[in-house]
This record gives sequence, C-alpha cells and structure tokens, in this order.
Amino acid sequence: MPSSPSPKPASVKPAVAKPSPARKPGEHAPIELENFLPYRLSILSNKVSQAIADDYQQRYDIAVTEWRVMAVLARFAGLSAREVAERTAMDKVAVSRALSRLVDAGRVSRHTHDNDKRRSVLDLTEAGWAIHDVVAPMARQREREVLAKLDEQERLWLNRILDKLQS
Amino acid sequence: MPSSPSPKPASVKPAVAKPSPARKPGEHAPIELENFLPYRLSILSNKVSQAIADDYQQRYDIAVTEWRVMAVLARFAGLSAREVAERTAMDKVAVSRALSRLVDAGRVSRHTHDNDKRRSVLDLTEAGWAIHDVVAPMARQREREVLAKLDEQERLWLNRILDKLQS
DNA sequence: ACGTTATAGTTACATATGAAACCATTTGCA
DNA sequence: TGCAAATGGTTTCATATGTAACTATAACGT
Repeated sequence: MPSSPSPKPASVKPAVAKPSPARKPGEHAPIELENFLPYRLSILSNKVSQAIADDYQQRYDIAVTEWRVMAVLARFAGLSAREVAERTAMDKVAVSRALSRLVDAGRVSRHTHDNDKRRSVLDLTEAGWAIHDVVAPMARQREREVLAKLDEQERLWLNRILDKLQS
Repeated sequence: MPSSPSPKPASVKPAVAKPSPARKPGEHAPIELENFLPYRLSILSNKVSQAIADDYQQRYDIAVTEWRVMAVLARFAGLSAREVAERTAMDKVAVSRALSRLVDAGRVSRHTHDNDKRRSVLDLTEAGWAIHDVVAPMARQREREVLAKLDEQERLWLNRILDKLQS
C-alpha cells in the first residue's frame, strides 16, 4: 500500500493569470498568495467550516462557536466553562457568550459546582442532545466529502502532517 | 528521495485525556474535535496567521485584511477593488474598508479608471512599498519556520494535498 | 484567622465583520 | 436613442469578537 512515490511538485507555476509587474523586476519580491501556506490554509479552513455551518446555522439558529461548545459537551459531560474553552480553543469570553445563548435556548444546563461555587457544571439538555444527534452526522458527512477528494495514502499523510504542524 | 512508506496512522487513539461518557455508550456518537479535519484546520490556520500578524500588526498599525490587499497590489499593480477582492478571497465590503484605511494612511493610491468611471485603479505608494519590503520577508520567514517542522517529502505531499482539497 | 494572590466567569467598550440597501456608471437591447 | 438590468463601490445597520475591567469565590502564606 505505501507504494506511490513522492508527489510531483505541483508543476513549476508557469506564470498564472495576470502577472503585472510593478517596477524593476526582482526588486520587491512580492508574495504569491496562491502558494503562500498561511493564505491557503485560511481559505481552505474557511471554506470547509462554512460548508458545515451552512447545514445547521439557519436551520437551528446556532452559531459556529455554539456548535463547538455543544460538540465538546457531547463528548465530555459536566465540564466547566474554562474546560470548554480549553477544548474548543476559544477564549473564555466567547465561551461565556455562547453558553448564555445555549442556556437561554434550553440546549445546555448550567449548575454550580458543589465544591467550588465559582465553577459551572455544564451539560447538554435533552433538546441539546436532539440537535447534536442531527448535526453531528451532518458534520461528519461534510468532512467525509472533503476527504473524498484524497486517496487513502494522501489522507494518511495529511494526518501525519497536521500532527507535526500542530506542535 | 520518494522512499519512505506511508505514514503510520498516527496511532489508534487509545482514549486520550478525560473521556467522560455522557450516557449509554455508542448512543450519541459525539465528534472528536481533535481528529476532526475542519477543527484542526481552523486551529492551525489561526495560529499560523496570527504568528505572522504579530510581526506587523502593532508595529505598522496594519490589519490582516490590509496586509492582504497590499500583498496583491504588490504583485498586480493597477487592480480594481473587485479584482483585489477576487485575489484575496475577501468580500467587496471588506476590501472597500481596507482600501479606505490604506488610502488615508498614504499606503495605496486610488485613481479612477479612464474608460470606466466606476472602477478604481489601485497601486502601492512609495510608503506602501517601503512597508511591503519589510513585511513580506518577515511573512516568508514565518512560513519557513512553520514548514521547517516538515521534511522535504512531507512538504511535497502537503502541497499536493492542498491543491486537491482546494478544488 | 487574615490579607494577598489566583481563578472562574461576566460585563463593558471598542473594533471588526457581513448582509442588504444604496448611488453612480455602464451595458444590453428593444 | 432610451431604459431596464448589471456592475463597481460605499454606506448603513445589526451582530460578532477581543481586550480589559470587574465580581465572586477559593487557595496560599504567614
């Protein structure tokens, strides 16, 4: 299975589109956004996230941040707000706001921790679970559609690469 | 060079951290955010973009959107606002706002197109180029630092994978 | 026990962003 | 021509987001 050799370097970019030089050639060395990793990541990330958000945003009136909070509470019941923030990589203010909307909407329950009155103890309500059980499969389906553009080997490399970049 | 075999599947995830089950096992199938592609992309993208933005944001009082506009104008002089929007994947409102700040700051010049008075003709000014010529190398350096976490083979795969996902 | 410091969370403010409405100009076509 | 539709761009308004300030509780050191 680990057969195919290294990928072709995606062709040497033979001057795409409309490269209008500004001044003396070679002087300013502008960045080629379409090959610039941060830019490409940003475009791709937004496109993928948006595709998923489109599935639930209007239908349930849930924002992306709220869905993320719901997703971690589905996996880890009884977390505090700070723990939710850690797991979602959101800041605590964003979490606080998402939670107040979710609690108001009856999708998350919030209690005070027995041994520490500062902390909240958060859980999905029945209504929250009901939404989760519809949205989670849709999200997974979208992910599958994106990954379907890759073959098995590429998917393995992608995982490995993301792992390394993450650190 | 195309020697190494397919990457190990990043280990089979032997229940990381704090997997507190919520209810009957297997019933709800929550998403594991840390393995969910859209989430991972989002985290990575934000981290990388932020690292670069930190280099110029305070120093020059430039927002990310403004830097992107400058970057495409460095490469393609004389674009219209709409063309800038296309190349940056920003919407036209965002471009309009970034431009008004850039023009006010004397970093971009805006003229009216000779044959179409609706269109603007945009260019970096001397001041704009001066900033560009400092920031562009810094941005490239950050990209290099990120990519340094990968070996040559992984970088090739990453390119290929991004190309495929982009479509 | 008591004051200092740290932590959990919310609120306030200032800025960023997106959708829709809007103006000006140009294009398409009867 | 003349007028409806399309296009480039800006403004408006409503919402989102981040930073810093704030409240309440807990932990720490004496």
